[in-house]
Amino acid sequence: MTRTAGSSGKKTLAAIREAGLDLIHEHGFEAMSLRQLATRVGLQPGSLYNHIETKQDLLFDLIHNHMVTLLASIDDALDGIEEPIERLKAFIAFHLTYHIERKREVFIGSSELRSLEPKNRRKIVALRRDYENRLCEILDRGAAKKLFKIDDTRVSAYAILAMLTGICTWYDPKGRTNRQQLIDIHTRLVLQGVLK
Amino acid sequence: MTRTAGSSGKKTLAAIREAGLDLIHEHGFEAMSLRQLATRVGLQPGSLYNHIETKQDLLFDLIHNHMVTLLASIDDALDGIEEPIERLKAFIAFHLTYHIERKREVFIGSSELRSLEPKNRRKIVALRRDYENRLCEILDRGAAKKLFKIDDTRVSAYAILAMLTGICTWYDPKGRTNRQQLIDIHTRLVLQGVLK
Amino acid sequence: MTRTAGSSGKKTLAAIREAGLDLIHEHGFEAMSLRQLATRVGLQPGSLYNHIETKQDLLFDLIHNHMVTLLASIDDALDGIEEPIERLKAFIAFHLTYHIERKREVFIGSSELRSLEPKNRRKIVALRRDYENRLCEILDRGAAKKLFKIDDTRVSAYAILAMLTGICTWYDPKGRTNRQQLIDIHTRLVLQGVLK
Amino acid sequence: MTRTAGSSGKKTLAAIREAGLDLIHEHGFEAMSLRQLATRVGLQPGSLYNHIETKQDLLFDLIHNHMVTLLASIDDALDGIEEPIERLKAFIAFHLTYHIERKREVFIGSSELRSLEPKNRRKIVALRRDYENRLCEILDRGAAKKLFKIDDTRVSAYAILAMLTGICTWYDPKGRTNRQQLIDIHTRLVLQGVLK
DNA sequence: CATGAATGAGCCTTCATTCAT
DNA sequence: CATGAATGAAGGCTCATTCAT
Repeated sequence: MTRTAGSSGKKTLAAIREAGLDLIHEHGFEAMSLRQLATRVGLQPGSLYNHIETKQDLLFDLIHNHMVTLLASIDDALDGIEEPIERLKAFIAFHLTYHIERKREVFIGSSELRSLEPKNRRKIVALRRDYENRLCEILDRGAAKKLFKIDDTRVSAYAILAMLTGICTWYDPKGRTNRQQLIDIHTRLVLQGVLK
Repeated sequence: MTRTAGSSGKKTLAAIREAGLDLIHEHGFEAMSLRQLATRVGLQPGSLYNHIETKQDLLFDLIHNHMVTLLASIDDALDGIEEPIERLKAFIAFHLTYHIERKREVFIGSSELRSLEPKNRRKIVALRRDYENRLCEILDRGAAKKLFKIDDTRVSAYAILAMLTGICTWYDPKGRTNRQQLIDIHTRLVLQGVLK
Repeated sequence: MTRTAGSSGKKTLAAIREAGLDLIHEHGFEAMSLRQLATRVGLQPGSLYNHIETKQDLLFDLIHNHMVTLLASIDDALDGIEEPIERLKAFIAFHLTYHIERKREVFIGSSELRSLEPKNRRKIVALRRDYENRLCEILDRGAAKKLFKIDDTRVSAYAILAMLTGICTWYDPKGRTNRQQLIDIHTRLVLQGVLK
Repeated sequence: MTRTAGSSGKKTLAAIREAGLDLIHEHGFEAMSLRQLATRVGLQPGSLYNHIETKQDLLFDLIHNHMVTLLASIDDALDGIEEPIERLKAFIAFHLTYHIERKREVFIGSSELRSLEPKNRRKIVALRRDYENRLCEILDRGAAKKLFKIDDTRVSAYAILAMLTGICTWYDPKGRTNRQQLIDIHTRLVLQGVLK
C-alpha cells in the first residue's frame, strides 16, 4: 500500500474500526482475536498497537463513538417538532432507520456492554440512559397532554425500545419488507399501544 | 464418604449446568473458562469431562433444554384457550413470567446462538421458529376473525416478541414494579397495538 | 518419562527449580524465557504452570528458599562456638564454602533482587539483613572484648561480606587454588584486618 | 527553535547515554526498553537510531567508555607514587572515590557483562584485567620488598577489589558515614590484611 | 468418578529494528 | 534529524482437552 504522508495513519485506524465492527458483530468481542483483526486489515498483529491502546480500548472506542453519534442524531431528528404524537413518530422512524443502517454498532453496543471494564461500562450506560430519556420525555409530555395513557413511563419506554431495537437482530435489506413498511408497521404498533 | 451409587453423578451434572448458566450469563460463553466452572462446582477441570462431552456440548445442552421446556410450557399455557384475544393475553402473561423466572436461560438462548456450531445452531433456530409460530398463529387467527389488524404477521410477531423478551435484560425482582403490573402494562401495549 | 504416582509432580518441580537456577544464572532473570526453561525440563511452556504460579513467583521461590537455607546453615555452623575469633573464623569458612557450593543461588540472590516485585524484595532484604546481623554481632562482641578494632560495625561487615561473596563471581572448582587455600587466604586477610 | 548545526546531535547522544545509565542501573539492560529510553530523552523510539547503532552497541559504548576512563584515572592517581604502601593507599582511595561517584557505571560494568555479546565482552574483560593488574603489581612489589605477605596475588587482589567495589551497591551520599571515613575504614581493613 | 499433569494451540501485548516521509 | 508506521519475533500466560493413576 502506498502511503500518502500523514493520511495513512488515519486511514489505517478507520480500517481497523471498520474491521473491528465486522468481526465483533460476527464472533463477539471475546471470540474475536487481534490476529484476525490484523489479518483483515493487512497488518501484523503488533502493528495494531500503533493505532489502538488495547483490545478493550478499541471496544470502548467503537461503542462510545456509536453512542455519541446516536445522541447527536436523535436530537437532530427531533429538532423543531413539538407535538408529542409527531415527536413519537419521529422517534420511531429515526430509531428504526438508524438501527437498520448501523446494525453492527447497535448490536455491539448492547451485547458487548458485558465485555467493557466497569469504568468504561459506566460511561456507556450513562449515555444510554440519556438516550432512553429522550423517549421517556416524549411519553411523559404526551401523557401530560392527555394524549397517551402511560402506566409506568420507564417500563413502557423500555418495552418500546426493546421492540424497535429488535429489528437489528433480524433485518435483512434484501428481505421482502422494505424500510418504509417496517416503519409503518412499528409506528402503528407503538402508537396504538400508548394512545388513550 | 461413600457415594450413593448413580446419584452423585447426576447431582454433579446438575451443579455443572447450574454453574454454567450463571457463568455464561455473567461473562458470556467465550469468556467463561472451564476452569472457572470447575472451581465453582468444586472439581478439577479435567473432571468435568466425566459429565460433559465438550464445552460446546454443554452450551448446546443448556440452550436445547431451555427451548424444549419453553415449547412444552407454552403449549401447556395455551391449552384449552380458544378465543384469540384470550390466547394472546395468555401468551403475553406466560412469556413474561417465563422470561422473568428464567432470565439466564433466555438470555443465553438468544445471545449465545452465535457461539453454537452451525449444526447445533440450526437445531435451536428451528425450535425458536416453532415458538415464534405459536404467536404467529394467534395473530393470524385473530386477524382472520377481524379482531386484529396485522399488516405483516412475522414482522409483528418479531416486534412483539422483542418487546416482551426485552424484560429479561433489566428485570429486577427487587424493583419497584411487581410482576402483575408488568404483565398488565405489556398486555395493554401489545393488545391495543394489534386490535383493529 | 514414566510416572510414579504422586511423585512425578514433585520431581518436575525440582527439575524446574534446578533448570531455573541454571538459566537465571547464565542469562539473568529477564533474559531467561519460560520457553527456554520448559524446553530444558522437557515440557511445553504452558505445562510449567502446573507447578509454578508465575515467572516472578519462581524467582521469589528460588531466592527465598536460598535465604532460609543460608540462615539455618550459618546458625548450625556457629552453634557452640563462643570465642569471637573462632566464631569469625567459622563464619568465614562457612560463608566461603557455602558460596562456592551454591554459586548460582548466591549470585541470583544478590543480582536479581532488582527483578523482584517490591513486596517480595522487602521479604528477601529482611532475611539478608538477618544474615548480615550474624556477622555484625561477631564483630561487636569481638570489639567489646577488645579483640577487634572496629570503627563502624555495619560498614566493616559490608566490606567483609563483599570480599567473601566476591568469590562466587570467579571461583572455578577446576582452578589452581583449592578450597582450603582459599579459606586460609581470606581468613588471614579478614582477621588481620580487624584484629587490634 | 533553530538548531546549532552539529551540536544538537551530540547533546542528544549525551542525553541518551545519561538516560541509558539511569535506566540500565534501575532496571537492568534486558529489562530496559528503548521505548522507555526514548521517552526519557523526549524522542520517538525510531529516532534513537540516528544516534546509536543498536541497543547492544549502546551498552558496549557505556561500559567501554567507563573502563577506558577508569584506566586513565587510576594511572593518573598513581602517577609519581613509588612506595608500595603509599601506592596501595592511593589505589584504595581512588577506587572508593571513583566507585562512589560513578555508582551507575561501575554497577553496570560488572552486572551487565553478561548482556554483552561475546566479542564485546572479551574486550571489556581485557580492560578489566588491565585494571586488576594495577593492583596485582602493587601487591607484588610490596611483597618483593617484604612489606606485604601475600599468599596468592590474584586471589588477594580479587578479594580486595570485591571488598572495595561492594561499596557501590549500598553507598548513599546522604548516609551517616562520610566519604573520608569510608576511605579510612577500608584502608585500615585492607592494609592490615596484607601487611606482614 | 476425581485428580494431577500434560499437550498444543492460541491469546494479548511488547520488543528492537527499519524506513519512507 | 525526527516522525509515524510497519515488521517479525518473541514474551508470559490461559485455554480446552486428554489420560494414566
